[in-house]
Amino acid sequence: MTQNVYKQHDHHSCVDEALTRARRLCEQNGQRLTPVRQRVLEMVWANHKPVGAYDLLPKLAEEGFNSAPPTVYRALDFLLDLGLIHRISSLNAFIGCNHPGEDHPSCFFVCRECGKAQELDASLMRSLATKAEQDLGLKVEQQMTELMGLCPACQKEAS
Amino acid sequence: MTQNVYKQHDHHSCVDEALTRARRLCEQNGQRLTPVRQRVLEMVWANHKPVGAYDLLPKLAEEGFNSAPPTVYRALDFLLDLGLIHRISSLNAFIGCNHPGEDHPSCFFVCRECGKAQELDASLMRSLATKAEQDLGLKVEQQMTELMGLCPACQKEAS
DNA sequence: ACAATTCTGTTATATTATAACCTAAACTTT
DNA sequence: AAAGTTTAGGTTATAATATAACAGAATTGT
Repeated sequence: MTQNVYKQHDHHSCVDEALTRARRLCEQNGQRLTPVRQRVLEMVWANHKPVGAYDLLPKLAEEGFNSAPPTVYRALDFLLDLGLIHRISSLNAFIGCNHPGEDHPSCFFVCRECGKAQELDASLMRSLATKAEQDLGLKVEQQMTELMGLCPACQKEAS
Repeated sequence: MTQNVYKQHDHHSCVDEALTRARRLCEQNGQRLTPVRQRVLEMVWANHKPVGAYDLLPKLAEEGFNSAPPTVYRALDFLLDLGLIHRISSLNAFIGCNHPGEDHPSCFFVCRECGKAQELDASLMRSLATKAEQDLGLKVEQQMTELMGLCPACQKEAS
């Protein structure tokens, strides 16, 4: 079951599991999880907030990695291709995927206060795609949904 | 009823209606549909393809308008605020809205071949938001969905 | 007519992303 | 292990998208 990022959880194991999944997925696909790629993935998973490409550059630099834009974009593109991360278009930012490997629509809620993003169940998205295909004869290949608003904690603070 | 942009239609009346709705909406809200704003809206409606801000600049220049980025972004922001256009985040582009005034999620299909975008019925989006609010206690304030794929005509050409 | 507000002009710059070309590392075949 | 092939990374430059900040003009309200 997809966890709730707005509740307390063992975040260390969160990241661990993401890395384990990543390693397995790379192996299955004959891809290499190189040091830059792995560190970028870990950084994306640092908290549950979508992270911008240019936020990663200085962090990579600190660790002695090369830090020009192409480095980070290549790593991000690699992770996107494998489905290990999603891109949040409305924020120009990237977030870890909870169930890579399974082909699925990108569907997130982002809290406008704390910035944390929760991946949502995408079954309604699939229905939407099916409906569009049936009603209008479209062929849907990709889809993304982004919701914005307040998470439970930030609603309380606002009141 | 929302029309189907992938079928032949009287596009002139398409634009006309959009302008009429815009004028009415501005009046209702005490806003001014100035020349730049109106031309930008017309240009966004020129065809059913999402248009980038920087595509508009030279067109405005041709017509003697000032053409620096802030000019077009201001007009676009104005139109967005009134709900007369939507932003397609995954394309950094803008498209006319079929039913401005009614507050509704942005929900589009974009054909990757011909580039035309069709606004879709957003009721399933609303269900998704409601579900997220009920299940996770979120407060959804905005939402957008973008589907990509092939429209009926472009599917035929591909075969 | 005056003040207040809204809109536009202008310059500069921030932010996000990619092109192009070259070097290095890793796999592959013998 | 050597040679060839593929894949990944380094580097420089630049493209594409978006906003800040401030001044001046037009419009609105009184």
